[in-house]
Amino acid sequence: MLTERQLLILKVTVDDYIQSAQPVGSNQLAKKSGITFSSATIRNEMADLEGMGFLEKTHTSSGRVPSERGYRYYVDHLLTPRPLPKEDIIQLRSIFEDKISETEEVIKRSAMILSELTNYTSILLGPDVRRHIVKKLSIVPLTTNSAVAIIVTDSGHVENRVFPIPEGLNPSEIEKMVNILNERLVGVSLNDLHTRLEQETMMIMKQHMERYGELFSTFRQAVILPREKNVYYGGKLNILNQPDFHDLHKIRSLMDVMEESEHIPMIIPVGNQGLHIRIGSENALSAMEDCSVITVSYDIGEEQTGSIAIVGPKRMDYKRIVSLLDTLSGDLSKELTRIFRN
Amino acid sequence: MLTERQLLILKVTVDDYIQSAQPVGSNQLAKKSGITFSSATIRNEMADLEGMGFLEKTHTSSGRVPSERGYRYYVDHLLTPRPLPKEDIIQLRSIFEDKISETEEVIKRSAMILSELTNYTSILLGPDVRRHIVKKLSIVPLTTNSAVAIIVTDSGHVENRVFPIPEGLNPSEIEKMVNILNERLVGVSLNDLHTRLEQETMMIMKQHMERYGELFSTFRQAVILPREKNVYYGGKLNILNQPDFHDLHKIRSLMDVMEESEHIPMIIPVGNQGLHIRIGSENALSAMEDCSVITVSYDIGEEQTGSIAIVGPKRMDYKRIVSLLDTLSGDLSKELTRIFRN
DNA sequence: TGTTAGCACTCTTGTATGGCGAGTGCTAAG
DNA sequence: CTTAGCACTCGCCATACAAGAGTGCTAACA
Repeated sequence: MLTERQLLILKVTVDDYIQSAQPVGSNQLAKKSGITFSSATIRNEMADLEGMGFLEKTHTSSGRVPSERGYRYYVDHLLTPRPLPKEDIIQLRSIFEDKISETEEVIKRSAMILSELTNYTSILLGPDVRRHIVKKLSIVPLTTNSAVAIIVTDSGHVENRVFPIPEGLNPSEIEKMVNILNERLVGVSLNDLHTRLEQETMMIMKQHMERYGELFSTFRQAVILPREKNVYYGGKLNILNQPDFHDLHKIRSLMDVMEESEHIPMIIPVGNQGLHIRIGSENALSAMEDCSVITVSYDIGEEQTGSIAIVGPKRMDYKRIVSLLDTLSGDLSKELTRIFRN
Repeated sequence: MLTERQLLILKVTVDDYIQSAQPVGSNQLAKKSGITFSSATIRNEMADLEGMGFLEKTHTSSGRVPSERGYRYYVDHLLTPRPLPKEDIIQLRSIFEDKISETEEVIKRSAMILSELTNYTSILLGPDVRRHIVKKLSIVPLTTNSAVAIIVTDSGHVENRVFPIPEGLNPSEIEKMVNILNERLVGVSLNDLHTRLEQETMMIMKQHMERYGELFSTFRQAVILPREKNVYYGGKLNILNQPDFHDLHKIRSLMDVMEESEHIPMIIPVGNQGLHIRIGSENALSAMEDCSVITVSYDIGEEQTGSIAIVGPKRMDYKRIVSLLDTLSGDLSKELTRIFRN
């Protein structure tokens, strides 16, 4: 459908625009290496490409800018991922250099390095905490009527929350309760914990141990939801560096959307394996219609997965980001699986 | 030094500018209620006020704008704190309405509500975690060579970190160690924990229990620093709402500075009791030379303190913010002391 | 028939110009 | 001491104009 020459022109146009953020004109393009024909020819071809919807003009006599369709075609057919430059690899590897033994810490660092490397915003999703398995439960009394509930999972994740305890439960009773809790709930996933606690409470109540039932019940209230959302950001402010974003209003709504954890599933569709690129209005959120988002998944062991996302302007350096994410996804999978298995 | 009329004019000028963000002219001012003299008189007085450095002009024939000195005089002498409107009080009280029993949670909420109420950015400092007292230590083994260290403090704060454990320590040995740790370290402040651990390690080593010494030592490594910085933000993006900030560059460096936890002590001088207002270049950080910062301290019990700060433009609604912070500081002190004492 | 040089045309950008309005400072009268 | 009046100063805005970059079209060329 597109001739060789049109492909070349489209590719060079997109590349140039990604690099310069300026509409690219025919004369400018003609000077590029690899172009053996004149600016007039380019003008003709560009007119065709515009007719087909791959390019756009900002006004009648301006240079051309890729349309969303143009970007889409570019990433689908013209993207030739080149190997990462050495510096980038070194930087990426630096994430793992001081053998951190905590999943969360590694992910945090990845978010940071990634945003530094790209100058875009990175969003990383850790593995789904709700699937982690309870390793140990404990209750530490603080005063006569409050205690802190602690849940340690197999991944080393610790959930904790302060909760009120029924009047007059003495320490030895609490200890007994903790033993019962551990006996019955170790091995259960955080996801199932709530319903299992409910069942256990019923059981306890049936055995006429009302005081304990109350403890169970408040304990249950306390552990309903994991507190932290398991989302890590890097370079939240990098949007401000992009010349593409100058409208304070748009910037604000974009930043708003990204911080709001409810929106995260709209930005990073969960369960999406592999690498995905969403350009402009392909994004679910209208606040992101001027952005492109590249996401990739990574694995922890056989079961768990996480996601990495880069949010930048449509005029994003797709080639570079794709290579970076490919590499990081692999490295992260390897490292986190190692930590997970130990 | 200043006549009654000059005081009045200064006050009304600042009030008007705070409200409108527009330079205020003599005619405009003459129309205000409370002004019984003509615009010409106002012009004369304003010229004097400008001469004394309380007002400034943006250009030769513009209205006047308060200078930093003008703001300073305004907050020092002309601020008549009025009682908070009912809606504000209701909103503030909503922070405490569902009896949260965790200090951190209350502070987080305060930061949020405060930023919503003011449309500025709020920064809250929690009590110094390092002064909290160890209530319980535990070590939960995850695999054969890693475990998670957990420290619960008297405030219900939980620190946790995964750390490697020496080869071949079996669970019963670890349990024994945890008992020793608890025997010797409960009651110590987090601040002293590190040095105390060092001493204990020496002790253990002297008794030729090398394997345990190694455990102690890695445990010590793990607990050197409290992980979280105990700083909570509300409305980080509210800066973008202020008409005073339009320069993306300045916005960026301001946001950068606020996020960087090293800079926090420069924004909120620690140990400052009571309410303080820092206007423009009175701030230690040059990135904040266009901002005013109002800080106030609050108490938790007799010993511990925290701080609240509001960062906004110099053209800040000082009257309102001062009242809000006064009230919140009191409420927060009461509530957190209650939680602390239980 | 595909390619290219040439040219008229369009549109943005930057600069100069003038009128309008808001505000000031000064003067002179009350 | 206060104030009305007035000339003056700027910023703001619209208009105008030239320069520059880029396009589309046409006609010539290989």
